[in-house]
Amino acid sequence: MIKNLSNMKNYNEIRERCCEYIEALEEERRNINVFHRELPLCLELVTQAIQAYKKEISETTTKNLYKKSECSEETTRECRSVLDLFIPIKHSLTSVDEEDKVNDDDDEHKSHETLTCFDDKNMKSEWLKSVQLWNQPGAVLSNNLLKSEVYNVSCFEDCSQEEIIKGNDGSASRHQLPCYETSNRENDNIKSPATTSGGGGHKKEADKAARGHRGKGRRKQKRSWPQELHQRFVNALKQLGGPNNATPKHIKELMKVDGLTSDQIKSHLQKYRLHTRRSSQTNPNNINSETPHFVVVGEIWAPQANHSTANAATLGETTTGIYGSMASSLAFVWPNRSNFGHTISEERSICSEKGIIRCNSSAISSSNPTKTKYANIL
DNA sequence: GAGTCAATAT
DNA sequence: AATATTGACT
Repeated sequence: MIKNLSNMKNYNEIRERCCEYIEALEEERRNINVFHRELPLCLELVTQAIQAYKKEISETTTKNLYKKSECSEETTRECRSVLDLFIPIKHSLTSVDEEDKVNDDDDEHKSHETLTCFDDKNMKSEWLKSVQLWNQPGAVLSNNLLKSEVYNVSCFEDCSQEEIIKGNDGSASRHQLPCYETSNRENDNIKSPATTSGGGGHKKEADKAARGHRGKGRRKQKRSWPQELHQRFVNALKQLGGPNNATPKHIKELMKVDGLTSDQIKSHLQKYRLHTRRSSQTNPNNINSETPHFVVVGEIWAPQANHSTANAATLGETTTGIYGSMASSLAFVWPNRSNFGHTISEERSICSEKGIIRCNSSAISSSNPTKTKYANIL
């Protein structure tokens, strides 16, 4: 009699707990449902768990009727071994937290550890929340896929796990974007924003293929241009006839710096020119100067008045940033590229107006046909 | 392949 | 905002 009563109490407890679990799981399912495309497997698992609990309740009821408590307890234990994955479920947890739990569980499985430290993992969930969901993994049910689902969602194929964890500080999005941009490696169906812009046709694609993809892999780390390096760059510019005549290739040859690529020089030169123009706009005197006479100093061009102080300018006295150092002094020294577009007579008149003295620099006869033409004209 | 400009990332 | 990288184009 007493035993029966205790069994009855046991059944009720089991039913109550099952009901609680079902309630929590259903709430979880609602949360995951928002990401049903990205997390089909998670959704499936939660659904299965709910069904298992419902089955458990019905079985418990049946067994209660037949007074087979031992079997029921066994079933419950068996059931819980699976459902413990979802329990305890904090009501505050989001579906993303749930992902983390599954993910972490998977990672820790090798060391035979179970899920015990949700609080610690909540930290990680913060950055995952900001992750966009671009991929739609196939809905094939397998443990491996479930594992990959969590990673696919975050689109971190190219990032090591270490980097993902680093994302705790909120820098995850930084890793993510390059990954997205170069995702054509494995996800050709996902176009990067850069490649989709510009309305490229087949020709563009072919050209791109011919040129080869530079964008493969992660974005290069930024190279800094310390004063010394920039000084070399400026010196090379001087020798080559200024920023508008120098070419990245020639600059590279003159700089003789290991590891410095033409692309990097190209970029630096671009910014240098940009600053040159900007400073010349800021100081119209530079460009509209009435008597900007040029002389050949060494094998370079220099303004008659300024050539003696050119070195001082390189030390960085003028505009901000590393580009400012030489820009102001060179802004009007070198024939601007826009001059190249003039007709021959115009160019001649420009030269005469500006008092340009013939330059014998061999550097000015660059491989660029336009510049060669200009040099010939002179 | 090199050079240039613009867009984008850092 | 400044600077570096990459893409698109010539």
